[in-house]
Amino acid sequence: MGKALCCDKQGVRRGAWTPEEDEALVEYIKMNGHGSWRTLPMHAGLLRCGKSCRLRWINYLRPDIKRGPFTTEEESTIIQLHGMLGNRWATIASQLPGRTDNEIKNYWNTQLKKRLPNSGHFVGSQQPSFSTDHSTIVKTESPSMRHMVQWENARVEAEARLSMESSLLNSWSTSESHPDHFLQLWHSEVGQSFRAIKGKEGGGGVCQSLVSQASSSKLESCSDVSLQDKNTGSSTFANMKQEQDSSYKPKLEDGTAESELGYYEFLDSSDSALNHMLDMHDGEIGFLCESDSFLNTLDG
DNA sequence: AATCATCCCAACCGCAAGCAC
DNA sequence: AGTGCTTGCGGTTGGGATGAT
Repeated sequence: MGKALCCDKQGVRRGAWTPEEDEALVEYIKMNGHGSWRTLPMHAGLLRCGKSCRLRWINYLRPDIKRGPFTTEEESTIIQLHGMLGNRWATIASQLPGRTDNEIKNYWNTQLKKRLPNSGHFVGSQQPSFSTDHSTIVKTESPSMRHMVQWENARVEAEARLSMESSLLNSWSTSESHPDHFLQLWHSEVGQSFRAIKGKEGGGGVCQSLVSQASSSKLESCSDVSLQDKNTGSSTFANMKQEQDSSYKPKLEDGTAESELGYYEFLDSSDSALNHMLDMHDGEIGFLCESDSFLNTLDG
């Protein structure tokens, strides 16, 4: 892997941007797009490295940047997402139109963190609702948030199971025999439950949409989680949860066992799937939270 | 008014993933 | 498969703004 060294050059300006530089950058991007950030400064007549230009554009000059204080809703979203995702500022920012990861990160570090004692863990009513007990997860504010929490809950449970069974499953290769993990999910019992739910509703477009999107290349690197027990073919979330309750504790960032706060560190391999879920519109997975049968499925 | 402390945020740095060759 | 380049991300820092003494 290469390392960006663009700022090592001599004669490259650093520090605060001047209005003239801002103007030059905006004008150039308006006319030509940013293209290669590496070559942009030269073409735009800026004595800056491409990295600096990119940062300036993304964090400050982009026309769709939202300025001003964070709203209560935004704040709530940040708190909830941070509870689920940790310091994944870019992912959190993707759920807050007009806000940048840098801005959110700063806001968290300067405002929210100090309001939430115990190093970012939540207290009282601000405690994130993500929990290993799905009976609590529906208390989140917005439907989309509930969907995300439910999905994440299911995923962590699956990861818990996988971690426990990993030593037994070395005989099969997840990546080669099942390159598309969403298809695995689709063919699992949970997927069958989804189909059953949608079947009852007379629909199918949503599910198909889910599959077609999930089959895209972006999801090929998603978590190695399999929701289907390949050995028995009879795994359910219920027994997954039983096993999890008895022996599995997710880890905190410092490696200690997780408390009931549900502050998880997620595996990088799950990013694609998670991001995909976060990008879904409410309606696309709305049937999950509206449906008691889905929760029943989780319960077994 | 001067000095010091703290806050806040724009910008930088290093790392890693993705991609092309 | 190996290498180098580009881009994106998260952590950290520098310095201006503001408040306290």
